[in-house]
Parts: sequence; C-alpha cells; structure tokens
Amino acid sequence: MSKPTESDTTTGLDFIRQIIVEYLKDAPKEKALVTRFPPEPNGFLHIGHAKSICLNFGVASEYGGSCFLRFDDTNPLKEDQAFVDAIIEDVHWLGFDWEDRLTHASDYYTKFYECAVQLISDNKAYVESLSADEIREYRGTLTESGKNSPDRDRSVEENIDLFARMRAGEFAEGEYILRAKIDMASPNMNMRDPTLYRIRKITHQRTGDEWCIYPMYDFAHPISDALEGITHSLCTLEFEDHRPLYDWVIANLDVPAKPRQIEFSRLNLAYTVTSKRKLALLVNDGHVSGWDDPRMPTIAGMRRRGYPPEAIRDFCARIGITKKDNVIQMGVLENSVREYLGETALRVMAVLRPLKVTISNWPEGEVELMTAKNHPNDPEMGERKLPFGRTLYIERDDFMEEAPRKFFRLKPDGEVRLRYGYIIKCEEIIKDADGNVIELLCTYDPETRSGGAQSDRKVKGTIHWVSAEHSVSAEVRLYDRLFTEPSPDKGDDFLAVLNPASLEVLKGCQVEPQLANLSDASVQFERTGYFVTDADSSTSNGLIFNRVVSLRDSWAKIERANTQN
RNA sequence: UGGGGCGUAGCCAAGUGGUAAGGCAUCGGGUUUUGAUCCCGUGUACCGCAGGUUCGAAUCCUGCCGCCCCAGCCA
Repeated sequence: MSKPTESDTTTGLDFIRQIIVEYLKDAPKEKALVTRFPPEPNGFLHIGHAKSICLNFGVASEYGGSCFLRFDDTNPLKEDQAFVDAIIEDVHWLGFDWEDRLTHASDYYTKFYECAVQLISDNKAYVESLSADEIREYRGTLTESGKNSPDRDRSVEENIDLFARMRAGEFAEGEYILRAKIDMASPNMNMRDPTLYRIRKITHQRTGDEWCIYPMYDFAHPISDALEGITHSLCTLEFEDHRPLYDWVIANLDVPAKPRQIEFSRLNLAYTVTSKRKLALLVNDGHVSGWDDPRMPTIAGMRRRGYPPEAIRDFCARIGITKKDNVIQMGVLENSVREYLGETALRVMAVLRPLKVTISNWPEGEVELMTAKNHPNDPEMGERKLPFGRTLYIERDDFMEEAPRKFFRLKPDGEVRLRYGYIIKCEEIIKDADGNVIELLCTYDPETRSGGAQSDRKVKGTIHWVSAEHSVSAEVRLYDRLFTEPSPDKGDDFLAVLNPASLEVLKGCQVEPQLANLSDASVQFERTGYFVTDADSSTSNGLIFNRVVSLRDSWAKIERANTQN
C-alpha cells in the first residue's frame, strides 16, 4: 500500500490515486474525498467486486475520506434481499467498514421522481408511447443516426399528466416510458433519448408496492452519487460511454454536488469467469454446490475455500488499477494466499492417502510423545506433542518401489526421516493378491529421535506421518480450476470447458488427533498444503477439510521433467 | 462508412522528454528434520508498427495496425 497523504508526488500511484492527489492538493479539508461501492443485489460478489471494494474503501481510508456501501436496487425484477444480506456479510468479511453509510438507491425514489418531474417541466424529458420494438427501430444503429419519436414534441403539460398517471399505476407495463430529450443523432447511443423510467408492477424488496415506476441506472446513479456527496464515482470501463449521460443528468438537475466518474478496467482471472450471469448459471444449473462452492471466484466461495481476507486484499493491491484489458494469472492470487498463510498457519500432520507402516523393532503397545513445532520459523506459536507408536500411516506417494533418481523419500532398503520422529528403514514390502503395496515393514534407529543424540544424522528425505492408533479419520476435498481454458468466455459455450476434475474427494484420510477440534482458521498440512474445515463438517458428517491451496512443489516439476524425457 | 477506450518481458505494472522500477511466473544456486519457507542470482522488453520533431522520445506530432466496449423498458 502506498502512503500518499503527506506525499506531494504522484509517482508510482495508479492513475485514479494520482487524480485524487491532484484534487486534494488545495483545500483538502473542504474537498474531502467521498467514494461509494454500488453493487446491485442480484447475485453474490466475486473477486472482481473485491478489486472495486478495495479501491473504493481503500482510497477513502488512505486519503482521509469516506466510502458508502450503496445497494443499486432499481430493478426489483432481478433483485433479492438475500443478496443484500450476503453482500453485507462479504464486504464486512473482506475487512471494510461503512459505519453509518449503508444506503440504497431506493432510499431516494422520491427524489428521483422529483428530478424526473423537473426535467419534464424543463422540457428535457418526455413520455414515450412507442413499443419497445418501435423504439429500437427509431434508435438507429451504430453507423446510422436515429430519428425522433412522434411523442418527442408532446407538450410539457401532457407529459406531466402522463408521468403522474404512470406513477399512479394507470398504465400497464410497457405502455409508456419516460425518456430524456437529448439527441437522436448522437454518435453515442446512450445519448439517443435514453430511458429514464419504466413501469414495473412488481413488489420491491424494500419499498413494497409503493412504486410501480422504477428509474434506470443511468438516471438513478448520478443522482444517488450527487445526493451522497460522492466526489469520485469509480466504475468499470464499460460505463465510459455512459459518462456524457452521467454528466448530462447532473448538469440538468439541481443537485447538491457534481461527482466525477472515472473508469478503470475490470479484473479478469485466468481459468475462471467473473460475470454474475455466468456464475448464477453455474449455481442454478447445479454445476457447483452453490454461490459459496469453494471453486467459485465469489467472495463467499473464497471464504469457504479458506482464502484469508488479508490475502485477497493483498492480491487486489498487487494487480493495480489501469484501463488496460487484463487477465491475471491464478498464480498471483495463490501467491498472496500462500504468503499470508505461510506466516500465520499452524503446522499439523495429516496423511491424505494412507499407507500402513509397521515398525517391527518397536515394542508392542508402547507409545512415545514426540515434540513438534507449530511453526518452523515462529517459536512463539509454540509446540505440541505427537504420539508415536508401532503402527503408523505415511503418504502413499512417499514410497516408491522403483524410485527414480533424486527420489528422496522411502524406497526398498532406503532410509527416511519421520518428521519430528525417528529415522526408519524400509525392510519389507507387503502386497495384496493384485500386487498392490498394502503395508511396509520398517525398522527404526533408536539413536535418531528428533532432538536426541544422533538426531542430526543426515538422510535425504523427511516425510510426515501419523500414529495409526491415535489418528482421526477425515474427508479431504481437493480443488482445481473450474475451467480447462484460460479464457472460458472466449468460446461460445463456457459450460463446455468446465473442468470435470475440479473436485476430488478423498475419504479415509488420517489426521493428527487435535484436528478434531479445530477453529475455522486455515492450517498447513505439512508438505501437502493449506487446509480449512469445511462448512459441511459436523458431528454427523465427520471431519471435512478443504484444500485452500497446495504448497509450492518443486518435486512435481522434477517429475514432470522426468516423464517428458 | 459511427462513437468510446487500450497497446511497456509469459502475466500484471511503474515510467509524464534525459537514455526502461517492482511483483508474479521461469530458470539456476545456497540454507533447511516441510522437495515448504527464507536468501542470493537469472530477462537481447525492436516500450504495437512506420515516419517526423529534438542534442536526446516509451514519453511530443502524423499516419497505420491490433484488441476491447456500445444499438436493454439490465447494471
């Protein structure tokens, strides 16, 4: 994060912060910055919204300003209180506070109505009776200008009357709309007498049946901004063409402020989609378990997946703010997650694909307690005791009967260090009738107890383990990218490139005992990755973990190189 | 044959006329009882292309090329 207020330079800041610094240069007190994050409650927030939230709330706090959380609820057809609740939870969880600045566009419905009447009175808006199809025809095309509607010259008195009757519910949906009178020949389609109000005989989630006419975004948004004293109205690039209309509304109305709209490019994440429509389709068609499925790029999904809010904020700070089209690689997000969790997550041991190991020279029934650090680089996080016995589980991948060069784990007649335990040697392999390895018979070297006399005896590898007698069984869910293509939006059917292997469920995993009662914080399964207990985890379902993200794995690279040669 | 934007290394991104920051990724190496972390090192970026102005241009001018957005009574 930058530390701008006392700096008189704009070097290194993104272009929006540069504009703000310039704006604040003289009389910063009088011109105090005000921003807003204006979601429409028609779906869950996703990583792209996180970028906007971090920008709007971030910039406000950096420059001593304030930020509104405003629900842009102008279309009751698509909106729902459940989404409002989810959005509030998500923004809060991300770490931002709007104090008393939680508003709704619907708070201003009366004001919008008065503004519309003002425009009509000023002969700058008129009631249209053409059908939607006719309006489309009259609008012209990208290359041909439109033509004026026959209703454009309706008298002010008649417009006033008609609009009042629209509001009174005298007409059916689609019978009339209110349009701004601007310029049907404008090369900017948004200026060809845009719709200001339409009739919708639907109950609104907040205003009930008080209204049957609802304002369009282009009308409601600039007025809402002005009423809240927004100084910088930050939005994404697709609204750039709307700015002349935004300015027109402000200029032609008697409103208390003149906000400035600035556009930046929206976030695209590789191998995922960030469009509420498409995310809703994934949910509604059952391709995922819900808006909070851990594979979803929604804030709720990432929360359930175990991404810490700090990591998401760090990610948003790293990707920057520009007007360029961009596709951010997943690795950047994962790096932010690993970086935060690497410092903060408790280390524990868990075996995902258990292979039984019997220590043949270990006394039957004897249990020793080994001391393990909760974090290798942070002594303040303390230690814990791990039971070690005759029968253990190790990771199936940590044994290879025919090991390639540079395989530093267990192999026939080979030695390996058990993390925080003893060095063991593989003496015998037990197989089932099909030739699958089902158990290893090993011996341990009593001198090599972790912390003991010969504990610094070097062996190539160290692997994790759990005591079979003490470990707890768990389900582990491994996640992969939801799509197989870097840009699922590119083709004509994004559902066709869904990754069929985006979820892998592992049952019968064996985890160290203390994991049975874990908080909701993510932990590191040593050598495997970061994990968090899933919401499905309960006494009846048993223990369930989500893999947040794997650890970086340079062995995987070596393996890949080996198989390619 | 309309309008609005954008083009700096694989992906992001500084740079605002003085001779190309940083991050992620990659590839080497060191430390390590996590093949993790950490630490070092690693890039010929024709600064979209072509001209021009200038002692000097990624930065200014001109022309081209490429990509994105706009014809909802969605936001």
